[in-house]
Amino acid sequence: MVAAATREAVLAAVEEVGFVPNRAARRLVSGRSDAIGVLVPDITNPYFGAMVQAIQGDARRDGLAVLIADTGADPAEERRALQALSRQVDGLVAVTPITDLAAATVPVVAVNRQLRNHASVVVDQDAIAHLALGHLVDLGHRRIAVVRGPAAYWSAMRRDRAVERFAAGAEGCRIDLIGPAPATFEGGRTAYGAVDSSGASAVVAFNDLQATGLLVAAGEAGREVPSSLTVVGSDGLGLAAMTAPPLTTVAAPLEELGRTSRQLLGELLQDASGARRVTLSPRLVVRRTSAAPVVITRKTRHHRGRTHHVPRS
Amino acid sequence: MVAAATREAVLAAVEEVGFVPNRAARRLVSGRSDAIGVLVPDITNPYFGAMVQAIQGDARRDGLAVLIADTGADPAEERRALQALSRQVDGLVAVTPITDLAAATVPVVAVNRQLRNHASVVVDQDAIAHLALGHLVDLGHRRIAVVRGPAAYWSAMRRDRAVERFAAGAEGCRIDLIGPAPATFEGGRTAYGAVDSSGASAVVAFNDLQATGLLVAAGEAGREVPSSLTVVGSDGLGLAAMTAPPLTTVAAPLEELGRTSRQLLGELLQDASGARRVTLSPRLVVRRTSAAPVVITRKTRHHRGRTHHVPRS
DNA sequence: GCAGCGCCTGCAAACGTTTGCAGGAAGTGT
DNA sequence: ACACTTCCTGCAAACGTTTGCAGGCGCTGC
Repeated sequence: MVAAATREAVLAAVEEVGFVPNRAARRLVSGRSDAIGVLVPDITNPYFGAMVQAIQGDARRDGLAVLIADTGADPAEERRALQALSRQVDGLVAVTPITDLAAATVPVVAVNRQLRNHASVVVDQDAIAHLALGHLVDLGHRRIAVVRGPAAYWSAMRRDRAVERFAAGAEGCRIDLIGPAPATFEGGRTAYGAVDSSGASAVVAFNDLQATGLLVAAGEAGREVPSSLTVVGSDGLGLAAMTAPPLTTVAAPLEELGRTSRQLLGELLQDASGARRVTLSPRLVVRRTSAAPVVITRKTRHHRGRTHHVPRS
Repeated sequence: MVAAATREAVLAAVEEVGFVPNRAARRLVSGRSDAIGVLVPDITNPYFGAMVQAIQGDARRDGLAVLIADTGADPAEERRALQALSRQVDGLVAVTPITDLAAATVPVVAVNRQLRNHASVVVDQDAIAHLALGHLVDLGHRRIAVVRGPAAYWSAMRRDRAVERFAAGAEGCRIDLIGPAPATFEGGRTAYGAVDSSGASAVVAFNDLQATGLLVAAGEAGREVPSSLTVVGSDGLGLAAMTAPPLTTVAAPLEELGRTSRQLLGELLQDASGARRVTLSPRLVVRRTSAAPVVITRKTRHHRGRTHHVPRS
């Protein structure tokens, strides 16, 4: 609402004097903080690290500060953090799988779970299940174990449902559900026993951490991957490329997940009514832990023929 | 400066009405923000994740908000972030290995490097070198490769010096310096070639990520760990326990590193003159990637006797 | 009864913005 | 020359604290 020439002059003067607006004063009168918060259960986990990275990169570009709270997955702590953050930010992104978000007094975007009255960004669990199981079936596997994630996770619940649907439609193919097991290395490691005794030739883990645990446990048990057991993870962490052999996994679009949640939060701050839900698609990354099952009879050899078309990374 | 009874009454009233002081107003007049910033090059790296976790846990307990900036190790971005954060926080912790901290206008605590006029918390690089190399010598290794970290890192520079000193004092023991190599999985992986051709029976990596790369590269080259090559890492990340075989490493006191830097920053905010420097001690964690070297001659067999006393985790 | 002390109340200034409004100066069209 | 528009200046209120000071009330000790 000023003439262009004046604007230039003002800007030049600002530059010359080195004027920087005082954020506290601005906040006081405007009521906004120009900050957003990110709630995570464990920042040490690269999954959440990637999330924070994407969110803060975008936010800082827009002049938003990013406050972080690592709750250690402790419900009491989460509640406290939620309330504390609510007073310091304009809105927040909750990447915590089981937090009660009702305590928040600012707009919240939930990542990887859908709740009533909340914006959310999730990875398509159906697609994860189909990508992983489809890959295994294509390779010729007919006895597949699936390790379930923690029952309280929205994503685990959805994944289980997707797996069950897939199982119902896959003739001549037996799928055993194992667990639930914690979404950790140890969770995968201890789940190996059940996987082994299930007689499966391939196993789909709930995430990459679990898959790594399964890999290590299989190694310790003397079972070779992928020749004797195929392992497929999910998440697409950098870690997955560092295992031996490197892990076949269904990669979540981590970067996009972060950016989208940041963007949804932005929309929410402008217009609280538009609590959108978006679903992002995962991508199968075939590395070296997946292969056709060991050939035992002529019949199974028949199936192997189908695998020849499968691309290997 | 009020009577105890009055204080109680006031507190009760505060509770009843649900009064919460407005941070913006408080900041405006007090000039403090009750916030600290953490600068990291890559939050996806669990080393920095652990740092952030420890810092923010402590800080939030004291009512301090924690702002985070992930700079992607880009100098321009680091400069920008440093200036932006300076205006929003009372002080910051810089866990970035090569940032120019001069642009900061608030007190800064540097982690893992020492600078003039800056408080710092570092891990004793001398101890890391001695712990790792001493362990290998005790096991009987006489040809040891050490992969150097990036030349611009203070910690790498110190580590190199410590290694050289150790080498000078270790008779009958040859130590080859490899690199510098990036402090990453890929860095370790590509360094393997040089390690192999150096003829060493053991290698000390600059950090756990590098060590993991070495482990994988060795596996791909058909060289068994630890029977044919001993690998020792450094950092003590959770990742180190997830490798196959689990990694012997010199663990940094990550939690303590974070807490101490937080505390030093606190002291600095009270009294800017006391820019303390503290050095923390690492700890050798022996797992399964270290063993006595392969016996080739009677002479080397003689050395093996010394290893029997070495505790294995 | 009075000085002195401990505690409290009440008031006002200051922090650095945003926002809105009143007024004025210059330029445009008739 | 007059009304009108466009752009600008200047002033003042408001945001919710902190900080400091002046004054008052009641109690204690002499």
